[in-house]
Amino acid sequence: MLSNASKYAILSTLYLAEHSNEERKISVKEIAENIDIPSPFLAKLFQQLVRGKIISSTKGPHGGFYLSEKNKKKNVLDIIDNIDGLNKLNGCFLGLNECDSTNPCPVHYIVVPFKNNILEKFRDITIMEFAQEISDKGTFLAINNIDPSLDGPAE
Amino acid sequence: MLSNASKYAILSTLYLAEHSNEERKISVKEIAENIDIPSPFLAKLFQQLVRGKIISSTKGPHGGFYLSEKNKKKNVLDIIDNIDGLNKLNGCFLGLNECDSTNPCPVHYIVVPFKNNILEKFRDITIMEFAQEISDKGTFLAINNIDPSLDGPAE
DNA sequence: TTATTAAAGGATAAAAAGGTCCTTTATTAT
DNA sequence: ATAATAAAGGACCTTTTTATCCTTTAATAA
Repeated sequence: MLSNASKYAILSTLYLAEHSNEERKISVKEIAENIDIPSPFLAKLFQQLVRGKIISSTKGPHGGFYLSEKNKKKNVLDIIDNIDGLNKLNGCFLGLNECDSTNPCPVHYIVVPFKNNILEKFRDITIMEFAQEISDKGTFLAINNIDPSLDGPAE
Repeated sequence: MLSNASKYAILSTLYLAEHSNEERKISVKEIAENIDIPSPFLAKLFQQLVRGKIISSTKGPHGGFYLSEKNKKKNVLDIIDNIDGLNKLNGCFLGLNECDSTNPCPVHYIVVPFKNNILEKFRDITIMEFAQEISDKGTFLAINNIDPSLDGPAE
């Protein structure tokens, strides 16, 4: 549903929202180590997010990435759009060509409300508000790199 | 969330459920044409599903694939498990390492109920019951191969 | 003005997913 | 028996995703 690239981009941008500002810029290296993702890959993603005006950067000593006030008002869907495009999130869960309320796939009425919920969340809440939620809850933003065969079921 | 492989496998197995039985076996070619997926790829998937005892096959003239009575009692989750493994369906939507009710990601409480719903549906309904639903509704089982950039939003 | 720092950019590589082709094996009808 | 049919199996190819490396550019501080 989301590519690794998008997930990395979302988590890293949320990290920026929590830890950076115009005065305190953060290097790719610091973020990559904290989120536990490959830093050259993140560098590429950040290049793209800068071009897309989702995040900001400056070069040189004390340079790095940060969110401008404008950036902070972007939302998570902007990140997904910038990295994956929005179409990965749309489309029938079972891949059906014609799947709508007229010709619904067997999971249509389970999937559509979920999609609407998550799209609403990603579209209506700014990155800064998202980050605020995370910091309120003390959520630990580290990616899951361990062997997926060890995962337990969702609770 | 589901690979193309899994989607192909699900739709093709549902096609079998609807159109085959021990007397009337169906070739890869017929199914691939009807669902509109690449037939050599489907042949591989079906090989694997046969090995996994999800579907049945016989070689030679009037041979092909079909569902035995035992096969018909399998459920969709068996197909997904056989092709993708179950872990693609589990795991945090944002890729977080520790994401549970103690340390929920920002979309945890949107994603978990959805996952439970869809897992329940995939686990508790047999392939035959699934197929019955489809045939009752007259759902058209054809894959979406058109350019996804042309897709409209989910309704 | 030079050394240092950190992102930008381009080229490339590795891995996974998706897809194809060809030969072998089993079945069945003639 | 033999020819025809259709799956099984193995090898291979292509595209996409993920990831790395190296050089260049911009900013800053000494």
